[in-house]
Amino acid sequence: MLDKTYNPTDVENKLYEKWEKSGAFAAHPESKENPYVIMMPPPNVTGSLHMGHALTFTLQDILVRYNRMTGKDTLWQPGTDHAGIATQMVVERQLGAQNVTRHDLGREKFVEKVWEWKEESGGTITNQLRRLGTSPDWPRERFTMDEGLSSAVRKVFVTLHKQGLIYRDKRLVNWDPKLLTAISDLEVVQKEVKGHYWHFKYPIEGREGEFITVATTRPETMLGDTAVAVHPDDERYQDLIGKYCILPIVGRRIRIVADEYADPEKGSGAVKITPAHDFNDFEVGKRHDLEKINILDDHACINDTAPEEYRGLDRFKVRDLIIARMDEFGLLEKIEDTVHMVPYGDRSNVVIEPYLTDQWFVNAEVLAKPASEAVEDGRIRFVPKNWENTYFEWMRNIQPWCISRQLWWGHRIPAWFGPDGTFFVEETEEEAIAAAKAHYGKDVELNQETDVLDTWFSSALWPFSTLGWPEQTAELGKYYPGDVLVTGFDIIFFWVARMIMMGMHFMDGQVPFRDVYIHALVRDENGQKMSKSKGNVIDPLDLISEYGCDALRMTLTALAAQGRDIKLAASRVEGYRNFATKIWNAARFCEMNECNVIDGFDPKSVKTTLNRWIVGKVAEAAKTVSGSIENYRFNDAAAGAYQFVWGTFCDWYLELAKPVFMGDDADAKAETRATAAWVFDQILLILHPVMPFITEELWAQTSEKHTGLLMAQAWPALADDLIDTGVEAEMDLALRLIGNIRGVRSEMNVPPSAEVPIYLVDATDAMKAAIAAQEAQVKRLARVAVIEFIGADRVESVAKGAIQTVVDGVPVFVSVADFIDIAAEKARLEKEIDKIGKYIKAQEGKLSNERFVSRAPEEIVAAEKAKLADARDTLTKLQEGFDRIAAM
RNA sequence: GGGCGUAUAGCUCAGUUGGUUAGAGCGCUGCCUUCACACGGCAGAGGUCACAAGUUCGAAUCUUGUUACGCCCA
Repeated sequence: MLDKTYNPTDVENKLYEKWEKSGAFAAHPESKENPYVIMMPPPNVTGSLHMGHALTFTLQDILVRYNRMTGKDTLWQPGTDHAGIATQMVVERQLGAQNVTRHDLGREKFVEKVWEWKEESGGTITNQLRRLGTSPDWPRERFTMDEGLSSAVRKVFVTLHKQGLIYRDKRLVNWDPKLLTAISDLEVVQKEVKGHYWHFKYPIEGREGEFITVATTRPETMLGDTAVAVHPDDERYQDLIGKYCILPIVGRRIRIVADEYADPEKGSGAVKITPAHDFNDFEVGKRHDLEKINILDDHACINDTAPEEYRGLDRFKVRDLIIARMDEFGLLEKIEDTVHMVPYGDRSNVVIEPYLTDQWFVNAEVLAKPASEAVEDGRIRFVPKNWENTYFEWMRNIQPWCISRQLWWGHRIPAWFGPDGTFFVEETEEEAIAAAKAHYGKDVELNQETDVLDTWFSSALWPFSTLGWPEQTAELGKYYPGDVLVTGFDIIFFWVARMIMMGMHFMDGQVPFRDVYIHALVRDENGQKMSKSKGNVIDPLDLISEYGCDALRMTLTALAAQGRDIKLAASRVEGYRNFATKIWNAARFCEMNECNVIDGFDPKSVKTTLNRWIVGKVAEAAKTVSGSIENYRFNDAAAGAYQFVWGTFCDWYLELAKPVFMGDDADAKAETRATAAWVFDQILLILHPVMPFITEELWAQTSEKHTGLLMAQAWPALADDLIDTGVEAEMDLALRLIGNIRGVRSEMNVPPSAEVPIYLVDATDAMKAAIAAQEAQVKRLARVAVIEFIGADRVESVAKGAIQTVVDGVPVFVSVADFIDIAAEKARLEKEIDKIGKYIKAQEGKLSNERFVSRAPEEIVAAEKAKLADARDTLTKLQEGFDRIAAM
């Protein structure tokens, strides 16, 4: 006997272990089945499971479990990425607690420490994924720093370099002065900050007492100014173009240039130019061949190019000193308040400096072209489609990708420098030595580049590096390209675009996946993004502990409608926990009524209307769910399954089956038991992708005939011929009749204990047959004593003490003599008459419109006419009932 | 400034090519401790589908504009 409620915590761990041990998650490269492949977006190795993970991995698991059940050879490739900056920070923080810096240890020892940390703590997220019930092929788990993946990285780097698509250049990059590394544009967050415009007067050379005024939000950069720019058409400055001014404090003679970058509308119309510390100024500098003076060191302190008094001081300290000194010189014209954008590092949260350094770049423009085309011509499909625009937008304006990072944790760039700075890019040191020897004609000392690669460089290779590339493995042949990439929109630039670029470049133009399903962001119930600082983070593991994993999964699935963010409230999870209990109790009911699974049960062969009906409904439900999953309409899949299980199977089928179980028609009883057991099995199958634990547990507990795991069973293949429209009509009629009687009883406050007789007037033969077939069920569910079919001649005799309702045009008298409340009944009928009257009016209007009749399709017109006739019929009957009551 | 998106019941949201008397869950009201389930059952209230104009026989659905809000990029 099953327990009274489902207890998720008891079963989840046990079942997960069983699944994992069984090997049911594994892909089978040797099999002949068609593959279904999802590359799991590798979570950050330092990460722990948050709601976004819970959503994305639930959806992926649904796709994977569903496709596995349909018989495909399914590979869900798991793994983590090494998260260069984040991981290095974690380990540095640990060392910091013991007052040790990474420099104390040295590079080699430090990297060893990171590996130690990874071995101990790196499994957190993958263990949490197990709690979510995910079913990836764990033995294939990969890490971006694995030897295999690292050799793929080296190969890609060297190849791209030899193709001229990776190059070394001195350019402005976003420099993080806290983490002491370059970061990519995407890792910079622009924040709106209240600041000031300081207006400085620069004296004009050779014109005593004349000045040109420039405004700046970053006064300290004036130490690196090498020009002042004005707009070429700006009449105020025509005579100054080509002249020089003297940079105060520094004393440098700098040119006044004409450049369209200067905006005459802004400030004074003149702008100071600091090519080494501003991206726009850098471009201006290139146009006018200006000197680039770098005034900062790695820590964003002022370096030795500046006057002595500022050297070694922090940039913001120097800002204050410069302002004070300018004021002292009488060169500070005014200070304006302003709001402007300031770049911050998304990891370090310090102000990022544009900084002139030697870095490695990928020429992304070349790689972006085929990657764009693949989406344009439909080889890759974004779902929902509108995300294509986001993708194109970025691809069209793509910038060189700075891939070098001044970190110790990551893939060290395979470039070796000779004594004169010439470098040799090779996959191994031996090859580099050989290349150097060929170049210099002798052995020289080589030093490997100290920089490592951006983490995204290695994750861009994920769709093929995990399959063994550059080796031509069986896996690579079978599982590339994958079927779908499932991820959030925030990662389209970081990762999706780069995987497409790298995949196509290294896999003979073959795309890495066919679909990109972009899901929503999970927000809190007020629509706020969850963040630690706001304190509105909901931990998925807490929800799992409280409500069970299946409840959480079902909630996320039901809310995962395309194109809309998910606002998550715990009350929703509670609701789906209740759903799990409902399923559990339905199983219990089946068990108590000896609904045993029958070998070789054929749903097509069932005889009773009730059983034929539910069999058809199962076929419909299975189709709804599979169709929805295949179209990434997860909310429809969840709603369809929920509606069927609760609204159809529990609310109707099981209730209607009760009189059969308690009756004495042995054949009907046996058939209904067998059918109920079969339907319940189908429910377990249909729900399994979304709610794997409870379904697997019930599979184990409900029948000894259930051998093997539910997760390894085949998805229901139910033909449409199980749907019998005649039976459906018959059942619908019975359900409508029950509904109407219940409505009457409820409005008249007839107590449930009172069983009442009902009379149907002039019912058609078909109707009589249908209701006779469902007699016991109608009696039970509507608490009816007897059902009698009468002719119109007997209406007067039954009408007294009865309430009338109309079902399909047939008057139904419900004898509620003792409970009748004439006023209430009049009100009830009036309301119904009013409602249907309004409808009739609207229909008449529609049908008397000649243009509707002549232009609308014939079948629509016919349908509308039929609806009007039905409504008129019902109105007449209700009116008769009302008149009768009024006469009492 | 450019782009994308959203406005439907008290709340959170469905509503796929225009043809419904606009749905669900939660919440709310009334009744019911009926032999699976009170994490339950039955019944019910609640919406001029943001606003305005247009296309159409017909608009929550298509077009344009207005308003409000959100996100991304500059």
